[in-house]
Amino acid sequence: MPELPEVETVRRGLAPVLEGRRIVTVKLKRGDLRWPFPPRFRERIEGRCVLSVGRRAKYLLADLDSGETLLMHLGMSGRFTVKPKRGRAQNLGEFYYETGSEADDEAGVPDGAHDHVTFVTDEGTAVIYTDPRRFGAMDLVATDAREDHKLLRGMGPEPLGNTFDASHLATAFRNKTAPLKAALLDQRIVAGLGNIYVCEALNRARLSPKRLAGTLVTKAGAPTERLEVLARTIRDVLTEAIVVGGSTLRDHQTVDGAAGAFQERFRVYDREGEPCPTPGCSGVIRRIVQSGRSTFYCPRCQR
DNA sequence: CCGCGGGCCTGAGAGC
DNA sequence: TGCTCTCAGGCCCGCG
Repeated sequence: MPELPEVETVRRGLAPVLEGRRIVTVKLKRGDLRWPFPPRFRERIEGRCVLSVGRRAKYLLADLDSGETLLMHLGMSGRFTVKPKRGRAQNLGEFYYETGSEADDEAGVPDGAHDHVTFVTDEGTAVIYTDPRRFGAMDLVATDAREDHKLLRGMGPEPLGNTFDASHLATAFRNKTAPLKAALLDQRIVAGLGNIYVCEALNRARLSPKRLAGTLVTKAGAPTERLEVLARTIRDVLTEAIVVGGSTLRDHQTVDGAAGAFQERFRVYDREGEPCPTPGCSGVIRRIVQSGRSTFYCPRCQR
């Protein structure tokens, strides 16, 4: 699920229920996700107000009035569910809504096997973090030093921010021998892209995932025309995905109209064997493996 | 410094 | 139906 557009969708769902609210209770069902929770995790959050819910790349950053920031990462399978004191649950991972059971309402909180963390606000709203694979993470860091956190340090620019453009990519790609697929997945070059959106951006820009990154830079170190197209395409794909609420994959349960819809616009991702959607192209989408991960692309129009 | 592969976990789906 | 095998959106780390 969670690449930049999905995390941004989650952020937009969490902000209205957390910003300005006090977290009165933190419940932990275990001592770790990917890593152990930091010392006194619960005590450092309970009683604090949330000033804002932000995002850096695929990380959610909730600034607290204690001067600390709660950093949260969804890993591969993490999602949040917002459950008002009474009534309906609103899932912010797959972004679907479902009615809570009577028992849930009684307890105030559902009790799924993989519900690892629950935050309860002063309004009685429960914000539940669920993560079967537990590749997600949470940590606390001083707000004024949060950019220096081990997980954020050295990260490249936000692809939708104003420091990301073809010139930035040219600097990062110059003399680089890694294939474009690997270079764009490298969070130090640009932050927030994952397997899906790299595949999609490369198809739209008609660039082969196997092409070496350095070939899009002139000898003088300037971006080529094709690199300009790539930079614009990355922004366009992400923007379009955010507008429709990101992508919902393998959506298991009850989904209604609020589920993310970008997966319907995939041009290549998980479409091996299907015709390439590029106008006038008669190619067929192929799946290859690059550095251990699936890449989907059209060998005919992506060069 | 760079690129690659292993590992962390559980669940879904395919194939037999 | 039920077992086994493969694969999955991320990212850290150690190796060569």
